[in-house]
Amino acid sequence: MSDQKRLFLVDAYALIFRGYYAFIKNPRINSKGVDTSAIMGFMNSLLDVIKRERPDHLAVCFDKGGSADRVEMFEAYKANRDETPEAIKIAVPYIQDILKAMHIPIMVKEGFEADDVIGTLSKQAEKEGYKTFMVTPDKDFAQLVSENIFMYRPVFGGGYETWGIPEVQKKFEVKDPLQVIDFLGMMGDSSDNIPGLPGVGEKTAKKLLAEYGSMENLLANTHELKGKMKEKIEGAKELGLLSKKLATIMLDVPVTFHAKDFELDQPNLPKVTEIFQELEFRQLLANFEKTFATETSTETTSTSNKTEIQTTPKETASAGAGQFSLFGGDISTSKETETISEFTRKTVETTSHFYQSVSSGMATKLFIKNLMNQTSVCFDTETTDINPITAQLVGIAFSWEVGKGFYVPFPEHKDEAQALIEQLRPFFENEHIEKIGQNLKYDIKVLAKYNVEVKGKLFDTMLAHYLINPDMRHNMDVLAETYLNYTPISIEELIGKKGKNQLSMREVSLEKQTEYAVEDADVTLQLKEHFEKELGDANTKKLFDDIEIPLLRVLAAMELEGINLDEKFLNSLSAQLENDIKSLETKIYAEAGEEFNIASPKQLGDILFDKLKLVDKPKKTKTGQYATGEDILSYLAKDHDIIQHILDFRGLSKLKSTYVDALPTQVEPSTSRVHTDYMQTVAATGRLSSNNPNLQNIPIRTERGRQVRKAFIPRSKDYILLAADYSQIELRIIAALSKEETMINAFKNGEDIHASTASKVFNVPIGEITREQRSNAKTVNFGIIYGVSAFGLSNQTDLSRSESKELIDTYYLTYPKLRNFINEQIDFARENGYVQTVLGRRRYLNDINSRNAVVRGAAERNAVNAPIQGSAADIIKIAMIHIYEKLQAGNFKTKMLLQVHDELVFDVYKPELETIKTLVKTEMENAYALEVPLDVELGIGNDWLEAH
DNA sequence: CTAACGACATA
DNA sequence: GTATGTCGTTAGC
Repeated sequence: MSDQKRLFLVDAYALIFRGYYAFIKNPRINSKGVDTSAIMGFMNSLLDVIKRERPDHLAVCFDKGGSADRVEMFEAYKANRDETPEAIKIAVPYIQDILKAMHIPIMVKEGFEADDVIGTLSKQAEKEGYKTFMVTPDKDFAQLVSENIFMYRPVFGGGYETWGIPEVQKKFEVKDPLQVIDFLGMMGDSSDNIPGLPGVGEKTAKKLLAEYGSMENLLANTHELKGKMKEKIEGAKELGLLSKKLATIMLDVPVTFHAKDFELDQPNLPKVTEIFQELEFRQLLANFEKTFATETSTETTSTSNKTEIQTTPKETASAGAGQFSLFGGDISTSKETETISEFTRKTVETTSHFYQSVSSGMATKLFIKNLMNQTSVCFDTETTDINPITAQLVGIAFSWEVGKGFYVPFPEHKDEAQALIEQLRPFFENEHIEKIGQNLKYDIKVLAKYNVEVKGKLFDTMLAHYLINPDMRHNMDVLAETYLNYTPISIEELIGKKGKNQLSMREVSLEKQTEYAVEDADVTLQLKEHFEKELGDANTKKLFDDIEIPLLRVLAAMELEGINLDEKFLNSLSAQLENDIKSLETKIYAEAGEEFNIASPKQLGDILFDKLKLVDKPKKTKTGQYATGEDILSYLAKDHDIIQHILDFRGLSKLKSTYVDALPTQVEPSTSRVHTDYMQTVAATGRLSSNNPNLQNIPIRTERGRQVRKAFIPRSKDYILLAADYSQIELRIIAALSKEETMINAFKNGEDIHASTASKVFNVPIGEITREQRSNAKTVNFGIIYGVSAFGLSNQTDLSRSESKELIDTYYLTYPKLRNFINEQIDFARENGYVQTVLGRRRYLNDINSRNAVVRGAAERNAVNAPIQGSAADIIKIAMIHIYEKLQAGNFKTKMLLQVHDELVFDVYKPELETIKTLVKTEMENAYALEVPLDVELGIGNDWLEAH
């Protein structure tokens, strides 16, 4: 490596955005509800760079006020960028504070972009003999690369690549990095809204550049081009020059490179610590300390330094005969043994614990005796499989005191395992011992397969956290890290990455099983203590005890029950679909004049819009492809036969692959039924979700799709399916919550609500409403639930924007209290930071006070929708619990099988039919008393379609 | 092999 | 305009 001094210039926004989107699927929300994804992402990158490269000099560059010059040149410049997400806006001041505390210079110049600042500084530094590395993923910077200026690009999945002259030459197929400007000018850049030359994409730009060398030369020689391209480019010479200017990074920003100021210094650690603690960046802080400690100090305790840490007695032991006293007596565990920095996350290695396996017959007896004396115990099953129906028990861990626990391994032999579980049965079936667990539904299902029922009070930490913070994830590792500052042993550490060589839990040594399993039980127990209090603070203890916990057993039962599927019928349906798809395929190929993959939106877009040119100015997706969504294509359907064929093709393919062909593969061989998995903790509004397979989105709208429902059948000839639907439950809820008498009365009188709305809004007698009027009224009614806008409404109907606005205005005149209700919800959210359902289920809305109108608007729609959707979810959950209890108490053969948000499906034993119909209707309609009656429609049939 | 994306199924 | 889950294709590891 050269001894030349090295300067790193960081493109702040590029890394902030990148960090933000890296967490987009799973945003980092801290306990105060702040989305810290962007800050976290940026700091990770920055530390990473420092750790890897140990720069001598470093600065971070920000944009300020956008580029005045570029906007002057081209008013659309960067105009159609999406609004900056709230998490990024709040990130910037935090990041700047951290940088200040780290003594890292922040470079900003009003009216200039970071690109320009970085460009100017790198050129200055180059003159002073520095090697400069521009830390950014943005390709535009390639134009600045020289012998002493490099791009330092984060690459996906970790790591960095350095682009010098050779890399740029290869990537862009240019001789000189400066030609990157011409390249970008020609092909344009949709994210920066650089228009580029029409009809020129990446491929053509490279070709033209190879031939002409520059934009100017190309434009001077357009006579050599031919065909359409010639016309297009000749007509866009000015646009070409403008595009090149827009793509050029400025090198004359009034900033100066002072080497001394840019030297990388030791940070102000207390200050950084303070900010990180506020943000709850525990791991990052540890990482930070390590990054800056290793070069100056050897005193810092490192987690890898095990000899130092293991001053703690490690007491994973095995209980043979002679150690019985351990079970009853007190084990003194020293609390003062944590030698590590308070900011490093604790692990099983660094925390005093007493985890013991219980194998011998005598030990087991004594252990159980002690177990039965407890009033509250956390347990966790370890199995061979994530599918509880096929899973075999490998062991069960128990813990009732923090830091302590026992592990009972299970023999592989079926009868022996059953014999062991029989010994434990009195514990599980004891009504007076509280059972604590993380995702108890799983454990309950596993134990049910051994014929063991889990009775008594339950506390599920996953459910608890779902109520405390529904927008976060709820897996145990995350919870332990967030609330206990503790990193549990990862399952991957134990059994390896999934795929090829993954072990089964049974292949893991008993010591490791014990450590892992008991740790889980121990951690879960500690989480419970944490969450119990928080449930009280959020006023959701009742929701937890009366709804979610009882529902857990109901769902477990429904999932274990499964539903019968007519596979033969689906197979014949599949053959028919295959036929129809084939013939559509033939037609489409003929109409397109070539064969291509119709299922590829990319290829399809090229055929439709490049080859057939069905539209003058096709819409593009955010990734630059032609948009070929249903909404776009259906506009074109009446003009071109191929479009309808494509839509039909797509519809049938989806049907076949997702339902007709997939469902039979999901039939569980041991039961010959399909068992969906209801997720109780994913939907932020309180709804359930269903997967493997998803039985909540079985088609119903189209004739063809509806056929799939014929495949869901009763368990036998003695049974019949009953479908019970809440009619218009969400509208009834909004009517009741808003106390809008006009709407309440319409429901009380049993009117068709959409017709009734149409009659009032359009001022026509109810008998004279046109189909269209009713349909528009229906759209507005639904729109209200989602938080209407005139824009959205006109997209959904044939109405123009102004007609839509008028309709919405009249609607609010008809139902004035609805508007009040909406405003009240938004006001409540602004004041309290959350909205809630009839049962007090909360949804936190961090963006409700955002200065950004788009972001705030989204939060406002959530503020309206969440209480409605969530209250409906609350109500059907109550009904499910009541119905389940009655079915149990009455010893009915009838089983509840499915829940589809406002519908319940039952497998009814025919002799019980009349009783069940009354029971179900009564329980559903009276689950929760509103000022509006709830109405349930019943349908019966020999398949799910017929039952509707 | 995995992840992102576009498309599309439901309430 | 709300809330989800799954499929095939494609790009990148």
